[in-house]
Amino acid sequence: MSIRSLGNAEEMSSAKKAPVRKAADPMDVVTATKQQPQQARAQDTFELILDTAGRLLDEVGLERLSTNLVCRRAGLSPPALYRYFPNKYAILRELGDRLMALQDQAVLDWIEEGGLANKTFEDEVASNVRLQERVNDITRQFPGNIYVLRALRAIPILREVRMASSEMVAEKIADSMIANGHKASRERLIASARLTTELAYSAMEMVLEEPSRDAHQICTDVSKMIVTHYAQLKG
Amino acid sequence: MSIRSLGNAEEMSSAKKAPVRKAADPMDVVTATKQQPQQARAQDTFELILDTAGRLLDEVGLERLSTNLVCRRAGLSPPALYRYFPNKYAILRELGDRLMALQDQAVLDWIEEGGLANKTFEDEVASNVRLQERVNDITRQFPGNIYVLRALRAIPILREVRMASSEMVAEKIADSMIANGHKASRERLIASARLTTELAYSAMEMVLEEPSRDAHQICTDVSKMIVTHYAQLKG
DNA sequence: CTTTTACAATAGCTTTAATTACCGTTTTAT
DNA sequence: ATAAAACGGTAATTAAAGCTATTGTAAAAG
Repeated sequence: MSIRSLGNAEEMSSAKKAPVRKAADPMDVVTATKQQPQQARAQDTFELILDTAGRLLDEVGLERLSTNLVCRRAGLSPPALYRYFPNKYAILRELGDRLMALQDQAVLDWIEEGGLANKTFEDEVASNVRLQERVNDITRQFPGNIYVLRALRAIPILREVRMASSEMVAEKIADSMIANGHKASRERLIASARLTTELAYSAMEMVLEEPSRDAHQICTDVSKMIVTHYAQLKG
Repeated sequence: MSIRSLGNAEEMSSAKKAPVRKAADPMDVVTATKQQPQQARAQDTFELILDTAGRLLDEVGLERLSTNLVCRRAGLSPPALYRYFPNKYAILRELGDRLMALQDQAVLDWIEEGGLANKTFEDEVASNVRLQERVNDITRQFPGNIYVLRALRAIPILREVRMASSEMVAEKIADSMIANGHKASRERLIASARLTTELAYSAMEMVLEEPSRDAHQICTDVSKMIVTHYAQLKG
């Protein structure tokens, strides 16, 4: 389906010429959403595919995951999978959406419960640590977590989804801080929220990928840095 | 060459069975270093391959980079490439080694020049910002930078190299801080250095991947957080 | 100057991933 | 109950990636 003109022998001789396709590639065109499952059996198939893919990610990683592999493991035929997912990026996208939804919900709940309405520095740090450890737990339980997170960074379409969700969360955080009396401008607070949440996610990824590290120590250190940052922003 | 028993029809029916190979894969076995170039022409070939791969990374990304593609673009034949690199991960490893060496050198130079010997909070922040922007510049000029950085996270063997280099740098930072009178334990300082440098690298990756962000603002914010962290460690 | 070693191209083979044409079965709607 | 849609399996095709046996040429060593 994809239009490519790569393998031609002409190109072998002349180096550094034509651009090597930039678009029209599955990786960029996950957009094409296929059919949604409508019957119970189909919903099972759909979930089976996602389950299997998640588990396979932990086994073989992102690069070696393929639609064929998922089919084999799930005991499905290729067309059964292709009915719902046009390629492996579509599967990753669904997994990514679900993981992000869980993470975002944890943050929104935390805000809702007054996560940002704390008096002392210590209270704020403790509250932030609680949030981070909650998000860490959610993520740790998600099959294929570190690979899904990598996909969210590495695959353009997933990046966009992630940026949108991250922007949304940052705005909520900024607004909640304003509601709690923070004096910085909304724009500044949003930028800071984007930065600090990304730093927190990076720290989480460190812990996930290197379980030998002291997760609690890292959470605490990062929380302190974040809380200090907002304190400094005040004046 | 790799031993796999995947495509067999037997496995199609029974899902969730045998592990799907865990080792003996090119991705895990970049170790096998091939021949080093010995003649001038060969050195040129070697560099051409790395150049081409770096440039191609920026065009097609990590997943679509292949030995074949590099050959075509470089005007080389597969055996010419295979003489020096057994697979694409070996190329990435060489690129990763070089980028890390540049980054590490910048940090070591900065330490050498007294980057950690500053009196006031503002001095320390300014010094840290200078370092970060220097590393950012070095990285930005490196072809394929963001993909090489991703490879350093995603490919097991490259991870190891990266961790080793990062540990070494963290120790130097910790020792320099001790020499400058920091009172925390060496272990604690090393752990902090690992955390803060990784956070700084994460921030750099954000800026690289999203040029719309205010790089200087982010650098400054992160530097303040880092410097504050070490100040809090003191007492 | 000749022998050995390093180097690189031709050509081709093997594996695997991606994808679809086709057909039978189940479910839903009329 | 029967037509239409949803489902999912068989089997095969296509294209690309990974890799190498063989062979000729340039360079270095003797």
